Amino acid sequence: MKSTIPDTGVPIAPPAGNGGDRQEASLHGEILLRLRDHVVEGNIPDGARVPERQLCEMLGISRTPLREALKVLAAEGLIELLPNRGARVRQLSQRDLEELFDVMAGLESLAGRLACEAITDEEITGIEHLHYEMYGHYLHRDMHGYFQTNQRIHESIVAAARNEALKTAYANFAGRIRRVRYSANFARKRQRWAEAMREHEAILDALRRRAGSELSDVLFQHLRNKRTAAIEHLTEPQEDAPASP
Amino acid sequence: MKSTIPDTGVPIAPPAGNGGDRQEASLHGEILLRLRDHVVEGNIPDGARVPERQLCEMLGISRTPLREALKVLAAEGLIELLPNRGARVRQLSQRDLEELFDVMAGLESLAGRLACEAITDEEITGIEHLHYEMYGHYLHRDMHGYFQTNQRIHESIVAAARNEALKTAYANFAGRIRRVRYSANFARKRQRWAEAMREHEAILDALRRRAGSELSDVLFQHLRNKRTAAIEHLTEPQEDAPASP
DNA sequence: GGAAACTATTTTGCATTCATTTTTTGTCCT
DNA sequence: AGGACAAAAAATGAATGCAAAATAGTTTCC
Repeated sequence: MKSTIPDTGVPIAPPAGNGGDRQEASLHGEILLRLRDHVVEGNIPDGARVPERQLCEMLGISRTPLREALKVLAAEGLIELLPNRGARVRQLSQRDLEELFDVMAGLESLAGRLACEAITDEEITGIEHLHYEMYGHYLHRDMHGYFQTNQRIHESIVAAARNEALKTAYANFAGRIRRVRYSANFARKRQRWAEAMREHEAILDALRRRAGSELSDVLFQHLRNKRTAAIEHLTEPQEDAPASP
Repeated sequence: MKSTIPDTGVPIAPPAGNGGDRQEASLHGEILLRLRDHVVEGNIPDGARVPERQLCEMLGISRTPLREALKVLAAEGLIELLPNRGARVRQLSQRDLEELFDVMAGLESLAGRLACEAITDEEITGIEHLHYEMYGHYLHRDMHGYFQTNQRIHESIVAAARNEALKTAYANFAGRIRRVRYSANFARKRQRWAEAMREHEAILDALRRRAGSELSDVLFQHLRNKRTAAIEHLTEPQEDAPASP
């Protein structure tokens, strides 16, 4: 084969008519956002080589702004840049994933601790509502809804921490393990689900009491358990995964 | 004034004969390391504009690799890139500092928790030795030695966490507040010193018992107190600062 | 027939060049 | 003299060009 990217036909986030709320004046910024999404959403196979020329054609730009974006993505850990050998989508080993999950756990743990210092009753009520919504998804076995609401809960906690630097770092790490996180939740182990729901109850409880240190512990454990589930799911994905085409 | 960088004569980290153990094949990588150090070490005034041309001359390269490095530094939060207006050293507001200190606190807190899972007796002994060394500096009022040993202790804890992703993130945030951290320690409030020493004793104690959750709390509080001291020092730096030349 | 070696093509890294935008300088008018 | 407008100078953003390295392809030799 000559090209190493199997052309999926995906145009790398079409101009989008600026449907999203984001706007970027400079070209390299625009490219950065598009490429990041493209990588995070898994449109490029793991470890696949990505010739600059091809990306340039796909994006309709020259190599200069593209290369700048690639450098940034490499710094973010999404891709890796081998000297004189181009960019590859970063392949995450099991160890890498464990580490990243742990850092996420630490960040959320921190978020919880900080949130307890500043969160309003209204915000807690909002999270409670999300919790009940998620419980509904749980009862209906709605994986997708459950996953999304779960994300929103965790994001709400991070938002309540009132710390932009934390939010940015959190978003960064979340992006790096996004694919795995999602697929991990598909491990429809009934037991883990029930466990996760109980943990979420404990999270809410600690949050209501503004028990920062305790919430920190509970959140860390929750994420640790999620990590274990995710890793298990990855090492033996065949047991209940749909037959791969 | 025509040039916005007051020429300090600092050649932006001379080739160094590769004195350090690091080596970077590519030019942009080399530039990135040099520029990062140059910024982190405070050789460029806060908020000063940094004309690309001037940096190119200083570094003896063309603009292309320089701009790539600048993009990465901007992503790291060390500088900010204003569209069509060049790069500026990122000015940190008090709020920014508070946030960054809190994230550092969270990361170290996480490091402590993880360290308890994997640290060896030998590593603990090593940290104990550093602790005694630091105590010596404390008794001799040796600020510089105290600061350095203190850094090494915290770095040892992070290293004991056995998590490269955490280590990288920690280094990143540490770089962003390096200047302030250092100057903050110069707040030679005798009382805070004594307090910090006591906190370090508690850290060691929890570490010896591998009490992860407890160590997490103690470390967070320790860093929180350091944050308070640093912010105080910045808002009223005149009280015991040496007369500025 | 297979492996090593040599050549050709592609790809990366960096410098240079071109087009805009911004900033500065100079001049004119009130 | 001071401010406003205009032109010049400089700086940024992106494209192109060129040398070096890597990959692919072909040939040669055992």
